Amino acid sequence: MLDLRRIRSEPDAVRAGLSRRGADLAPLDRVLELDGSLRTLTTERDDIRARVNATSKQIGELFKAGERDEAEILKGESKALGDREKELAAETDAVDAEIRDALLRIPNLPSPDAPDGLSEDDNVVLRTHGADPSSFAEHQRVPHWDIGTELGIIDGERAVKISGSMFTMYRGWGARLLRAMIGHSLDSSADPSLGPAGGGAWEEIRPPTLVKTETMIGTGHLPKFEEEAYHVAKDDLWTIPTAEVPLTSMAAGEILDHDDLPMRFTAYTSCFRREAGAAGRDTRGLLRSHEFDKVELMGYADGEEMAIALQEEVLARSERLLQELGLSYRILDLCAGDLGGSAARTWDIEAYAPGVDDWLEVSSVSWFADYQARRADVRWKKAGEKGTQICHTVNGSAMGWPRTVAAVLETHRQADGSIAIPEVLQPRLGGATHIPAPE
RNA sequence: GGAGGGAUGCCAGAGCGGACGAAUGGAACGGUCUUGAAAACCGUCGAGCCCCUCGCGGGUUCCGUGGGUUCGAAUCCCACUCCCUCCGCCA
Repeated sequence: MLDLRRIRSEPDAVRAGLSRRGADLAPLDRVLELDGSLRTLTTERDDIRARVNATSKQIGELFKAGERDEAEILKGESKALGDREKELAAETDAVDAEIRDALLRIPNLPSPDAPDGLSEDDNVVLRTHGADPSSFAEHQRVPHWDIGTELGIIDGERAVKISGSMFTMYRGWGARLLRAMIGHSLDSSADPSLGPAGGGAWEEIRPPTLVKTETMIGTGHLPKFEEEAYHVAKDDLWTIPTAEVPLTSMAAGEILDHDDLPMRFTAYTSCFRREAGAAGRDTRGLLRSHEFDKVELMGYADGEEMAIALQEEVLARSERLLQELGLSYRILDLCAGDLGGSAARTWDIEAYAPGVDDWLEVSSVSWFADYQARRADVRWKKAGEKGTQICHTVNGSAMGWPRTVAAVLETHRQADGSIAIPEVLQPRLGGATHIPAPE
């Protein structure tokens, strides 16, 4: 949510920012239109309220002094004022609700640093790392779903039998490989020495995966993406589409101590997506499923400078992971028009998967400025100082794992059909160096 | 699932129709004292919104949430949520 005062004081700048991402400007105009009348109404109501309060106090004193008649007269006056106040309150509440509703539908302002452009074609490749896509050998050009079947480590058919299309099942080495990657990622996040200089340790969290409606609203996943989430009707709970949801809401409604910032959290969870708009797309293999594993990094900061440092820290950690896994990847700077509604700046990481010959989005690292924190009401305060400020939030995947598994299987497939296990994962797999070739 | 009890400021905890934005204690912060520290003492010490003659003003809202009663609600009534205790069930 944008700051109403900013919209009021610099409407043109806000309009220009929203235009950069091609956003609908109608809600903004509506807010500007209603804001003036809201303030008039509020002032008038507060004024009447003040008179009621003063009169009531007087009535109390008169009763004590035994001047009942005087008191009765004032009672009548106060009652009339009270009725007027009720009318004004109803009006004010209605206008206020409408402003809030419009405000929730205005996306975040893109960072001035986000590249211009309105579609994904305008995203900028910041850098590419690792082997060139054209340099992969013939034995690496096998899609991971074929590898998975060949080695018996991915069992799509059984997953479909149990849960339907777009569900995945890992078996044996596949399940162990996945678990090793998750474990490695969580453990390395806890180690400051594995991040960039000036960074810190990320506290591991294991949050609930079912959350309340208001928790989903906090991050901006509701009401806009209602179709994307699974809803448990009986208890009115939602399955989380990403750990960003519970992590960002951890401090909802709280005032954080400035000394504790930045706060860094990491969590591994299942993520659930109905993929309502993508039915029938990427249904093979691991590219898109209703339930998948992801490790997330999420941080709270006191403002832009600290937040961007965190964002860079997340990116650096994600890159390091991909390097350790021996994958080729590239970093995209999303253009203003391709940013998610809550984000001010986003860097996507795409890993190259030679078997499907495509760049797979495995991570998305975003800075939200104070947009989410204002929605979820997360503030900070310096001890001993007056006033509070809205936090900034940052989050990024330290990998969406299914696509990373796909890229690892395809990249590390050997001529004999075995899969070379990246060195960092070997200790977690009993020291094994390969997933054995099919017999 | 059944039966009780509870929700107040950073924390603990009083208040149970008018003088309450809220006693008291602790924490924190500033100061006095001290070579320094502790102790003691003094002071400060929640947040949101609005207004203006922009002053270290004024008004207003907030005592779990939402309604209601009343001239007036932290205090009374209703609903909801959450927490605790006991019983039941249970990985």
